[in-house]
Amino acid sequence: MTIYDIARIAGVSASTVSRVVNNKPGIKEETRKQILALLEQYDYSPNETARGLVNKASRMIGILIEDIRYAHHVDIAYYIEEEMGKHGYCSLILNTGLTDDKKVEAVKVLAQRRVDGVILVGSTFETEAVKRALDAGLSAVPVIMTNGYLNLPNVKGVLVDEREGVENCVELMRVKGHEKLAFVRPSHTKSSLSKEQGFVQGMERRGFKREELWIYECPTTLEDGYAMMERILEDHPDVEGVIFGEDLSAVSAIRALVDRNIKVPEQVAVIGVDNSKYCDICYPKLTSLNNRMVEMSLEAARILFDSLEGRENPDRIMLFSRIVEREST
Amino acid sequence: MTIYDIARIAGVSASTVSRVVNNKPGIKEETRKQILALLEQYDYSPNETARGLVNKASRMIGILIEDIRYAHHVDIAYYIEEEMGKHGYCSLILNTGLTDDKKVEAVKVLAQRRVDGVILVGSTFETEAVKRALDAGLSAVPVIMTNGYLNLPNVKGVLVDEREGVENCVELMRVKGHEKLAFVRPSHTKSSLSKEQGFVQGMERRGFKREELWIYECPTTLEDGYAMMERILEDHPDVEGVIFGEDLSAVSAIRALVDRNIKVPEQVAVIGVDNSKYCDICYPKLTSLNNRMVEMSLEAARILFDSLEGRENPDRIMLFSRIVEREST
DNA sequence: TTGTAGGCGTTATCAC
DNA sequence: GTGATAACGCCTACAA
Repeated sequence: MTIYDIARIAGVSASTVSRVVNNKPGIKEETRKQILALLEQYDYSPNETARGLVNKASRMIGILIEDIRYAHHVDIAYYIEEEMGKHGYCSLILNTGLTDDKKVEAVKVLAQRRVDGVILVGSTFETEAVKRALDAGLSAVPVIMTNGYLNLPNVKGVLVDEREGVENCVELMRVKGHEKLAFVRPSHTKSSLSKEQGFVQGMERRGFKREELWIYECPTTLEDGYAMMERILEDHPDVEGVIFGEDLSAVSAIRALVDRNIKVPEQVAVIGVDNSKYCDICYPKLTSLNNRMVEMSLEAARILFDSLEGRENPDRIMLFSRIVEREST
Repeated sequence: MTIYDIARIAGVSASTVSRVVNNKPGIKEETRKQILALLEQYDYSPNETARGLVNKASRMIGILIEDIRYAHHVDIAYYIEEEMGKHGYCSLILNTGLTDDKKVEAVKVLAQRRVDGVILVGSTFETEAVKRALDAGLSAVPVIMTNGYLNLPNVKGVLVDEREGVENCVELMRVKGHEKLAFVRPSHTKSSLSKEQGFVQGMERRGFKREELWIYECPTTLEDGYAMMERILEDHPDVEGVIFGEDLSAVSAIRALVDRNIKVPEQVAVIGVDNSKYCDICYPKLTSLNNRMVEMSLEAARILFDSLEGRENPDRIMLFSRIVEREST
């Protein structure tokens, strides 16, 4: 059922039908009524593909995510999808995995689909390869990155000061009487490095030397988190607190401690980052740095929509993290 | 950059360029080389929108989900997106919420976007309103429903025998020495009712009368799960086991028990359904009915792709659930 | 107030 | 091997 079909049935031209469909003025009320009725009767549904072609706008945005199964990622995708949906935009969500190859591939897919805008979730997209791909294929549409930034004219970033946040975690540990701390970095992304920097600066301020800090790296899985905690206990039986760069390995580390009858937080305190749902599920509940994922998503969606509508916004927006204290500190 | 632009530069016609782009035969090797080079040089990216218009295929599928933030839903979306992505399909993921209005609205959006196929995640879409909307707007494309079914010619279902699964949970409780059981239903969906039926039949087989069974209903949140457990303890201080229709409220219920110094599983055993990530995070770890979400997703994607390619498949496929025992039983 | 014609970027069908 | 030409479904000047 196309506007031509409806036009033929109504005995008018296709443009008249088009005008009615799009609520354009300058149509006799009687004609409008009649066509509206036919539209209804035949369940007419405008072909967005055809519209996209002529309007040069797909009314779709692309959301690139490393792996949507991570609790904080899915929240971001959810809020962005919902927010953009309100404005009539559909979201093409692509899981890119962590290699540059697949990220570049995903950018190309979005380019072919002619999305009107893009949101890159997380500083994992802050790489040269992604930058080049964006420059080549998506330089004409607004791109918003959460928790990171790329120096390209059409890219804006919504950032969180995780460095300062982790530094505050170190301070919280001190206040609670935990001196000897370890830090576990989840990966090598920009965000991860900021967190590590926060740890280093916090510890240096407390008189520790950079070289003697206990810093580890551990993939974001329950198994690895558990093993990580075992390893730390082995390396440093006198450890009094551990700060993890994300929640999942942290909750698993708590379990490792509980299994060894080490009291949390009395003997060893634990802090995570992301303030995800996991924090309330583990036992004891995990204190975590709220890096404002929800607000960041909503901001990203807002800025993207602003750009789509031609409104201006600063290149970077900074949000500030806050510690949510629970039972593990 | 369109094929016309490339054609002009190369001094050939647009059809020749089109043939090269689509790897069609019957092009002189030399011409092909030359055009390939230009395509590369100018970063040509075919406009999928235009292709969709002429091919009458968007190469997009729609995934309808009540709320992707639920751990088991996001897994499903992830696997379907990945699987269909391998075949060149993009996924339009829409969160519909639980009202019929918004579900119907989402179906219309997918219809307008002319998706080539649809996956409905969960029996929450097994309603008359959704059925009518599909019939009106998406009767020409394959629709696969996970964990449910709609009697429409273009709809296929991938189902899990949750009724039997929950009945087995009752049996497991018996084996472990837990007699007095309560059941908590998460909602009024078809799936929920099947689970309840499993509970009822399992208990009847053990000699309990239907009227005296302890059956409750509770929304899927941590807060409600905690309160639910408190309520059950109040109503039935002698309860020995609780089966929850999903994991999230179950893990929270475990915490309620731990907080009251009630030993899990010795005094009260707990079983959930979904076998989600939460099971391994709470303490003690939650025994849960694996309702095969991952396999179901992959099956759904496979069947959808088969339909898209014109291959036949049975209207319904049944998978069988299995209990994954952890520490709460 | 309505209709005609052209074009959006592709692909497919003929012809040459 | 290659090139016109006509769709695909819609929108929008411009004309009437």
